[in-house]
Amino acid sequence: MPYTYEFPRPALTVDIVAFALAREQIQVMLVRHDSESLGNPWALPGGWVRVDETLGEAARRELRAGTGLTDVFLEQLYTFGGLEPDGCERVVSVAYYALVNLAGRIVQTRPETGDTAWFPIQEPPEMVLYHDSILSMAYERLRGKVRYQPIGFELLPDKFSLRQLQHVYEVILDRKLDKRNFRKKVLSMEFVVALNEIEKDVAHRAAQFYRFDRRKYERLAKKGFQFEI
Amino acid sequence: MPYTYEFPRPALTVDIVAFALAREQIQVMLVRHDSESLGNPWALPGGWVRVDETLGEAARRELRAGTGLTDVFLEQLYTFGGLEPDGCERVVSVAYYALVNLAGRIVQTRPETGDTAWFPIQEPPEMVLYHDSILSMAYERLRGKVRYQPIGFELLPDKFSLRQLQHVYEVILDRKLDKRNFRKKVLSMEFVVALNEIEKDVAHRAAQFYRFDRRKYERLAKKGFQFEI
DNA sequence: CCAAAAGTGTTAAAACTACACCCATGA
DNA sequence: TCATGGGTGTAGTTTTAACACTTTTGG
Repeated sequence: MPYTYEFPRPALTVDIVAFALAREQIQVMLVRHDSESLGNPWALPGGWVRVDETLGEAARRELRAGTGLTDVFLEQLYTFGGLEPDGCERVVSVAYYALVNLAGRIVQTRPETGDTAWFPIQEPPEMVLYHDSILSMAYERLRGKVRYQPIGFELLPDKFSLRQLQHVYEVILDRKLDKRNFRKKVLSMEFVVALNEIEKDVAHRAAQFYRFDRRKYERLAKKGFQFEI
Repeated sequence: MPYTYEFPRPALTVDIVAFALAREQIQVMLVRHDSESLGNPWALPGGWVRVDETLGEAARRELRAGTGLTDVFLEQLYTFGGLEPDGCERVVSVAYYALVNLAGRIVQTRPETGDTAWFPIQEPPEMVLYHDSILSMAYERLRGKVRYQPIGFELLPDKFSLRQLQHVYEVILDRKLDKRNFRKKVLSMEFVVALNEIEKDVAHRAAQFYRFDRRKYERLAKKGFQFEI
């Protein structure tokens, strides 16, 4: 027991809410909690913060352990420092949320914990204490932020059709949008650029592909442009 | 040295960015940093999180120690967990920002630290490491949030005139607003209710006082109403 | 030739912006 | 009576919302 301090210190963890789009719904990644506690419920992926890594690094490390994914959108959500019930050790958890583009990628399970799975956000399984409220807050943040920050793109592949993009918004905001008005708005944003490429092997007219040009977006944002859907 | 752990743990602190409105500007509260380090610069009020209090409780305690104020708007801002330069102990800081209504209240200095003062946000003094970036982030959050959440009221007394409210927005957003359009918008919000009371002892026509009815606001918000200035 | 999604404009309603004068009060 | 800020309405412009049909492609 080599680490001693003058005052007690809470343990510090990160927890990650990873969102992705699949089967027409927003999905969240959960892992089986391997504690011996009741019923072996599900939990957000997460773990201890090491003393030689930043909080963001810890979150990325845990996310990679859970999904094998790197290079995903990751943003700090909130820090939960509630007191634990008597007898438990105090844990402070810095929660992050991630937006993952699953399209075409295989989701890696993590053997050392047993199990990893994606659940539709509407019907999450029973989760360990507090994790349901972290999940709610993360989803609320996503719903709020998607309207005025260009984060919807993060859930799609680099090349996407306008229909796919509209679908992202319809699923997150939980309402239908008007196709023509949506296209008008998106196409007026010069950082959504058409590629010389169209869909293939579809049983209907092939859609144009677009890509999100972050550079252009940031240049505009700096000039005061305010993204909005 | 009674507290020993298997793995090293960072120290946990809270830092508070307290904003108030005074002398036609947004002010931020700073304390003299009593370390023996260079030049004795200013710092955000803050301190260690005790093991028997939540993060929010710690923030309120530190704020009360600095200003004597209770019952202020307090919201978590961000958790800073960057690595310290070699040789320093790792510190993780959970930052909060507070909106304080100073009107008519005396700001208590805190004797045990020597000095407390309010600085205009435009010209902050030299501050200890990192605190300037916490301050920037807090101000950015305030500027962003004030437009779509009814937090501007927190900087005013319970009774306020529409002119005072407009002034809050003009100062935070740093641009003039049109008086008639502003009134039209605010008066269309039924949670801003006129009181049976007007200004006194002013050398011009006395203004009507209003108050922010949080109950009514929350009822509307639940129904999907979106505040916006 | 059928099913399925792509793509495309117009119009009415609502929201926003700009703008100027008279009123009430205390000094 | 003067200086100061309180309070009020309208018209032009911009933005949003609603809405239906033709085109392309593969099966």
